[in-house]
Amino acid sequence: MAALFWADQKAEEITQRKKFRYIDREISSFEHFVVKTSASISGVLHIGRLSDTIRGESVVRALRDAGYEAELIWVAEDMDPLRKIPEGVPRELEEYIGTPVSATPDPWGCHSSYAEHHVASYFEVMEEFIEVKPEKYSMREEYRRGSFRPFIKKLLENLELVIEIQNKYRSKPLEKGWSPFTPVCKSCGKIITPRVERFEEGKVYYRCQDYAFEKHVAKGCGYEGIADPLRDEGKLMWKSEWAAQWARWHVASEGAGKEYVVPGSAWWVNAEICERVLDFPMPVPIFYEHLMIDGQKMSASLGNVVYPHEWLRVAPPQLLRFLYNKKLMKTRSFSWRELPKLYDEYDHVARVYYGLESVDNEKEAEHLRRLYEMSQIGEPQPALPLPFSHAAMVAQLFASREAVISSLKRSGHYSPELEEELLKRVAYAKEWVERYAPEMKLSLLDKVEEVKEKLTPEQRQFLRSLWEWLSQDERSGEEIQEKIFLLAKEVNLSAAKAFGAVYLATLGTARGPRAGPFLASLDREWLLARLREVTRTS
RNA sequence: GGGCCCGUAGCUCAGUCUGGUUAGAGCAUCGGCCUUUUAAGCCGAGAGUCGCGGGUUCAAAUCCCGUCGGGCCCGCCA
Repeated sequence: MAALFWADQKAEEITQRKKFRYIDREISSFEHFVVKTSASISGVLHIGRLSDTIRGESVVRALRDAGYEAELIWVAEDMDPLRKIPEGVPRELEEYIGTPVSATPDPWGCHSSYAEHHVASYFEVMEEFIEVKPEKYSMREEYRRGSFRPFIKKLLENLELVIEIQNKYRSKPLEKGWSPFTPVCKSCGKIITPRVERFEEGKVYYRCQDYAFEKHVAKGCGYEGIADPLRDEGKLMWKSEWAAQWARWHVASEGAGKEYVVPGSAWWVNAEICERVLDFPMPVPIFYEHLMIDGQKMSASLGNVVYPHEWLRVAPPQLLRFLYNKKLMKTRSFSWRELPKLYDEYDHVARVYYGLESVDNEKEAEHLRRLYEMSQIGEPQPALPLPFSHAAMVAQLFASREAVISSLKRSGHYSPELEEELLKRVAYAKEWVERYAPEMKLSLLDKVEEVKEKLTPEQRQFLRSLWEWLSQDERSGEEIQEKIFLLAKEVNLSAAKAFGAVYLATLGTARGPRAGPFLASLDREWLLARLREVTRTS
């Protein structure tokens, strides 16, 4: 049967394809498959950036599960220039705009460069979300070691073809003297400012000039120089470098945002260069949709950026994998408010995985089981019999570990072998309510008018008796709990209606936490006043 | 100009690639049960022109063509 899960389908495509796309040639068989994921090091890692890595890693796992040798590689694009000063980064760095991030100093002083600083924390976080650990590379190191030299040589030897391919996708042809190699200024060290004036006899002649980014201007120093592309004096341009990376690492597949699907995008220009100039078949693209936050793009200016450490405060990494692995080409919108829904869905899929719940459509069930498997890191997580929303309530009512456990036992959400997992979920839920769901906080109702009308005469009578009994003496939670049943019986009210009256009068809701302990935890004066007020007949 | 995704119950979606029993789930709603697990659990109900129009087929949410609506992206920076 053909694969149902997207990553398995990709694996099939990767291993079964036969021909190059742009030239009429057979693809010689790969002995092992490399999936690449990379990141520019301009700023801090947010969960959107994990998408590429998680999805690439899923494909590696799918390839391995299909019996092939596969590995994940992660490349730091640390030869790229610093383009802007991200939030939280000292402004003094502004003078380094246009300098490769690997040559920009670490403003915090703890690493050898700005790039090193971010790469270090990047790994730490990234590896919490993946099972297959990637081999790591740095473009700075690659150029230094000369790994790209053969490819640069080939590109320059076939310069006319490279230009022809690029021009196919341009309305304005490249200027004469253009080169796919862009030098680092020998004088000031910037990479964005050297403007190539001509490419002659294998050398790039440049002059260092101002370069305007969207918001910043990288100051050029005016230096005029000559760079040798075959020495470590610069880097390839984006359209050529990507192709060279594919050929250098024998990349069989790589993730890319859906903006690259568009014909003529950098992906396809590189793909054609890769095949026609570098004789290497273009990788199978893993185009994916981007994650949206509350239906909007994640961006610093909107202030909705979600960082991994924030995610990990309220949910395990498996849940983010789950979100990303559900579907490849469908926009996923995440919202803190709807986190419980994501948990519910995850729990449902877990139950299907463990055979605790069935799904009519067997194809769908199989898909869900695979999805669950792919969302895991190491040992699959057990299916937890505790809905997140319930965990959120328990988390607010009970502070101590023992109190939480005994509440879970009472409500039937407990299982001794899952104790640690359950407590972890309660802890996640507590953080979630605190930070993202203030409306979920148990809050007492201020105004009683509309609530009074909803109460039946029997319910009022019941509340009156409860008030009388409570006002006689201090009562414990369990005493109250028992008394409610007795009083309800006296006025011939069902237990459900009696409890309903209690919640309506205090919270304004139809339901609430276990009534006895809840009422006992309230301010006694407030409670007595409230009960008297709602039962007053006037 | 071009490309991608989505449109299925009040809401969020699954099912579409690989066509096949009366189209599913969760949540929400409504009803019932519970004298001690009352934001829980159990039982049940209502609720859908599968965006619209054509075509292919014994059979279409599913394939093909067209069309409308919503979202996102590319136009030569990386």
